[in-house]
Amino acid sequence: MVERIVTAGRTVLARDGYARFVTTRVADEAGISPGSLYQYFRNKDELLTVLMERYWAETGDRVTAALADRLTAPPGRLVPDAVEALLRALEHDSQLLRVVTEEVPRRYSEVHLHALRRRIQDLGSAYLAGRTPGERSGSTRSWVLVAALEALSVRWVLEQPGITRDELVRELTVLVAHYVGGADPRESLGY
Amino acid sequence: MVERIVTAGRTVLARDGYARFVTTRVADEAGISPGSLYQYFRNKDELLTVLMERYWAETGDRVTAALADRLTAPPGRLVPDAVEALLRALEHDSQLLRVVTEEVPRRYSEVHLHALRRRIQDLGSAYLAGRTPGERSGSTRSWVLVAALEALSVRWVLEQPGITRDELVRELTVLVAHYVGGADPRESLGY
Amino acid sequence: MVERIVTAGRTVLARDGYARFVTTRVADEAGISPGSLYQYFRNKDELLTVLMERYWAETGDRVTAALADRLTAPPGRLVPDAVEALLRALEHDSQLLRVVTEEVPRRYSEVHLHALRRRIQDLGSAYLAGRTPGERSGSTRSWVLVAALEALSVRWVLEQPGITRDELVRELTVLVAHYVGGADPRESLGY
Amino acid sequence: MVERIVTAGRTVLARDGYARFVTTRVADEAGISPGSLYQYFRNKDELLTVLMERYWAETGDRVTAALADRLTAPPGRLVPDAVEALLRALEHDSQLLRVVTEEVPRRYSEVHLHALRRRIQDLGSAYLAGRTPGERSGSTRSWVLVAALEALSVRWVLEQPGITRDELVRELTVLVAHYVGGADPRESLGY
DNA sequence: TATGAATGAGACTTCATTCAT
DNA sequence: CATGAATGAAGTCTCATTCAT
Repeated sequence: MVERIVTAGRTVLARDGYARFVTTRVADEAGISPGSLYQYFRNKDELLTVLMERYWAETGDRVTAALADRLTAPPGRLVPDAVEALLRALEHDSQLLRVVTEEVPRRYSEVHLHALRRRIQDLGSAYLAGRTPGERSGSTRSWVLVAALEALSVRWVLEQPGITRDELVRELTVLVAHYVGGADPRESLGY
Repeated sequence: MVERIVTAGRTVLARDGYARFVTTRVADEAGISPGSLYQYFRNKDELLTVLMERYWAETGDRVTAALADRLTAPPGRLVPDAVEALLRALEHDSQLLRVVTEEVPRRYSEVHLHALRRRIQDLGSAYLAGRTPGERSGSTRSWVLVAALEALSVRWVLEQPGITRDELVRELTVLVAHYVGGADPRESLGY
Repeated sequence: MVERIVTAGRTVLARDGYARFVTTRVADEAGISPGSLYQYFRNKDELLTVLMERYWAETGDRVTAALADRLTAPPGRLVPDAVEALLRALEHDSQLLRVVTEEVPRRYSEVHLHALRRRIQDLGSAYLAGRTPGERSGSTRSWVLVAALEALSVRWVLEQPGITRDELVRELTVLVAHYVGGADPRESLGY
Repeated sequence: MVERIVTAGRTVLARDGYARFVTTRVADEAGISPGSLYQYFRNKDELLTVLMERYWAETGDRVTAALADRLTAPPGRLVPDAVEALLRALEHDSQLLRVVTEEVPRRYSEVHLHALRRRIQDLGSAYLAGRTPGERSGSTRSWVLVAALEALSVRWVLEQPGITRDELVRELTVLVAHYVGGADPRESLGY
């Protein structure tokens, strides 16, 4: 039941936007009465909190899952594969992504975004570890990399500028590779 | 008087957030009656529109102004100087930056953001022009660069992760320099 | 509940006039909260629309019903009976009649008035049909007759000039009879 | 100055309707400031009162004046001439007539309408006096006649049903003549 | 006198939340 | 548990009126 309500909430949020994310509408969408909603959630805030929790958990899982599929790929493909995975996860419900990132107050995403970033950062750390002895602080580098990948991926999904998916993947790979090591980017591209 | 109201609006927005950006509160803050507000703005939407217009114009001007101060610096300092300027502009009112980027519906910023990005992009193009014959599409590269600089700067200002300002500037310079040309990053750093 | 609200609205309208026909007052009168009103009507306009619909439907029905009671009367009584019926219908709530005809914007009555006039006109046509071959255009004559009967009846109800009901009925009958045919008015009076 | 304001008020009333007959709009139209308005009228109510006073005085004068032009006409033309005069007076500003009769609360017109009716009634009485020994109460008859003429004229002007002006005049003349005396209507038509 | 900015009461409407059934 | 009608605080906006200049 909680499930049903959260799903309805997600539908409303994605379809109608945060300003019309209204309890009655969610109840309607869930096929229940507004009163019932309050038997599963203390208030609207709690519903939104749970909803966002799910959204980010799912999104994180999608990234992870997509990556798992490629674990056997040659190590040089790590970056492009990660980007691909990230894009795919974000694209899964881009309407919702837009509302979540642009309208829902950030505090509902904060914790989850941190967690997601850490997950991705861990992948990155592993990648970096075996690579450059790096004079620059590792944590700063990861922060920069993860933030850049995240921001660019989200922007690309939401704005669909005149850039193909492959182009984007290639560019981000170059960005990462050059930034990290100055090594030949072609290597990172898995050629 | 328009000034007074816009200022009050800005205060409320920065201090109380978008959800409490309410006409009566703005009027209170401006020390006027709710009715007076409507002698200067057709409705709340217009007030917000003007407010955002000002905010982004100011922010853009700050970037430009900060850069103008450094025009005489050696060309290799362009990137770090631009980043510095951007950071300074964003930092000027980080409370407001947070609300503007995270809570106010995106449509109020859209036009202005595009304009600001173009300004920055133009700087970038000039930089790139004299530098790499670049095999990769220039427009894609600019998009990536500007999006990355913007996103990372905003995030740094809002989250204040454990990274010093200098460190950030240095990292972003490296990011840009390596991405653009693979040239020696030290050059871009102005050493 | 719609019933309760419409009734309250009618009371307010009749008692306080159109200028004070205000949502909170109607809600008060109905013994509900202002919010409840909006669970049954999209907005104030819809409430008024429904209210007027009811008012004119009722008024029309009253005319019809009153006439039906007299169907067995001699044909010569048609006109006085119709006038009687009309008066009785209008008198039923003369306070409301006043507000409806004098204050409520005409557009809320327009459609219903047309319908009511047609009903009355049909009676008239039947009456005229079996009577005079009439050289004058029938439609003009009906327009004149119906408009005159309506206007005079309404005025009499609202102003209560020093004229008795019987007097009025007699005069209107004469007016109609003479206008229509020039025949002996006594006939129409059912003597 | 009072003149100027009243004229502006009339313009606004006719053009925008009673609901938008608003002090600031009237002041605008008069080319003065809202404050000034209150130097000539205690409040909005007084302005409207004066405005209506003027409107009805003028309308009455128009009827009278139009009739005066025809005093030399043969006596049998009295009724059609009176109707013509009435129509002309009402038509002079039918926009305003509509608002005055349909939207402005009746109490602003009441006194003036009574006076106007009396004027017309006086004409009628004179007409009737020299004509029928009338078994029916003269005052009742006048009331009926005047009310009918007024109502039909107003309705015709406002609704412009498919009836020509000449037709209307003819019909009303017939109505009056037959009602009053049963005399040959052609006589009243002035043939 | 004229101004017109300022006022603030009050109208319409929405929506998170409750509670009797 | 479920319901859904009822609530009422709160938000946006209008407009008759005032008052310092």
